[in-house]
Amino acid sequence: MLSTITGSPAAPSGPVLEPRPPRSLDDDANRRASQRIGEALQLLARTLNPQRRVVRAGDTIYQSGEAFSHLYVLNSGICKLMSLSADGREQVVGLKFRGDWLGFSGIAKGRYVCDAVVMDVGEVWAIRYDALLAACGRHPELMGLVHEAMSGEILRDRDSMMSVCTLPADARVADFLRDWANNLACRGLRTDQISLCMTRAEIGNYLGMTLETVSRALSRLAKQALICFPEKGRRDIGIPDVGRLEAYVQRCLTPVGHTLQ
Amino acid sequence: MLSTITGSPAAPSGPVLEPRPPRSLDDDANRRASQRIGEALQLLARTLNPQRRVVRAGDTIYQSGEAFSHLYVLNSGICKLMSLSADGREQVVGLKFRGDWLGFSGIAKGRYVCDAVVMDVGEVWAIRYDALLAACGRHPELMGLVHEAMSGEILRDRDSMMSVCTLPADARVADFLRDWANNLACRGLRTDQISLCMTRAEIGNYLGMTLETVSRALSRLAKQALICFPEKGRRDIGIPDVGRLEAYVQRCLTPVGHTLQ
DNA sequence: CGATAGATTGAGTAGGGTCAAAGTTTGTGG
DNA sequence: CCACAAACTTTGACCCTACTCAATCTATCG
Repeated sequence: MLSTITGSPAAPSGPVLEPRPPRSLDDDANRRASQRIGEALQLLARTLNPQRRVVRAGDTIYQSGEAFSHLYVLNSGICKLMSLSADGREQVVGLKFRGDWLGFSGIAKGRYVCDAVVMDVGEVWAIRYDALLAACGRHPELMGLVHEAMSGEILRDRDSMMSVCTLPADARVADFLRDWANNLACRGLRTDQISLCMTRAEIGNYLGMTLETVSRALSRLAKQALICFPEKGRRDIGIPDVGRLEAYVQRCLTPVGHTLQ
Repeated sequence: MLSTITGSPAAPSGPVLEPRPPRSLDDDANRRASQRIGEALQLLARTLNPQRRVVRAGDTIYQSGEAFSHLYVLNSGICKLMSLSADGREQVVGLKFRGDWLGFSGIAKGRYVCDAVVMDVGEVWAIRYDALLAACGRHPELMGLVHEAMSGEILRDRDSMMSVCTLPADARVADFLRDWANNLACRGLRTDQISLCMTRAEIGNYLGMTLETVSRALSRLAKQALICFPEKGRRDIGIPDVGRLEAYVQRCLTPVGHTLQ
């Protein structure tokens, strides 16, 4: 029973056998996305026999400056990419989830140019880059996968850029939460209660604002009931309705009409 | 006479035959970079026989939403990437110069996700993506080239992100000019006088600030003699010393100590 | 030589940064 | 298991940077 039933007028009055909450198109898309990620991981496992390693919060997968040799794929867990420029600036420039690749930015320079730091326990697969190149020659679908992953990373970076450049602080935080929830949803995980495993300082650094502003933004979003905090602790965040968060972000744009010229 | 002469103490007193201004390590690096770009283009021309097209300011190379089929490489000219989100926000998300690839972000989605608009006359090479994949199988060095280009794009996007997130407006504009000059230098072009071929509005949009702020920042930089305007018109910008611009950007960081925590 | 797109500059304002003081968690060692 | 310390979070007050609105000036192109 996958197709949506377009409201038969004479619905049964008792809520007991109420059909499950509308399985939306999004749910379908998410399920497909999740499946694709699983298949991609299987393809990697099959063709490359990657070296698996269990990692826990705080572990470093690679560090800026090290000679580039491997790409990594997250089989599970969450990871942040920290870029530190020559002059000492430090910034979280990316967040990675199951199925995401790590280390692409090292290819061009022959060295890793950021630190990949684990934020939540998981398993990471190491893939020798030279072996990958060789395998790509034999398996065109593998090359497609790699290109798609790199292309996707470029896409996501641009979305971040857009968010940072065009959204006010509150909306940026809302968009961040929406994006995180979205990432979970695409991997078949529930999104009504997410645990960020990042400090306010890290979030702020990622979004280009101070930790105080993040804290205030979260408080304001909570006041509007767009998010809510569980009784104990404020690290976990409840998102009653991702759609409303999305709508909020939209609303922040309409007044300003942020087109060029 | 390419190697640098390490100051013989008894230098001739007359300035007439003064050895040319010190050819720095940077110059060397730039020459190598320029050569690499040339060689990459030759490799492409040799292995892929790309379709060449002369383009002029305002031309569109591809548009958001079109089915993805080709990648493009700029043989000359300058090009901007305009991303427009579903909700109508529009942003310049990238600038491309000779040797740069266009269209990577379309691979993941099967459609182009931004507009590529020419800003300065040049020649663009169109490369069918399927032909490229096939050729990559036959020519490993070609695959290396493509990966390097994608990796480089990821790198540059992150640098932009960093600049937007950690620099105040004036420094961001300075950094933008530095980057532009650097792009020219890497291609063997002179950098003391650059012509931006972008309006203040476009620059501001790219840097995440208003056109007024760009204008004011340029005026302030000019007041400090970090840049200068030629007598007629303010579209061209003179950069007497890129190093001083770079130093200025640095100075903006020291007071704040922008590390995490 | 007007018309129009673009650039500059000023005045006023507000969003977000800085600094500071509590309040909460979390973790560690007795 | 409790107590204390360290790390993290929240909230307030103040201020500054960059945005908005507006007027003026400059280039460019019919």
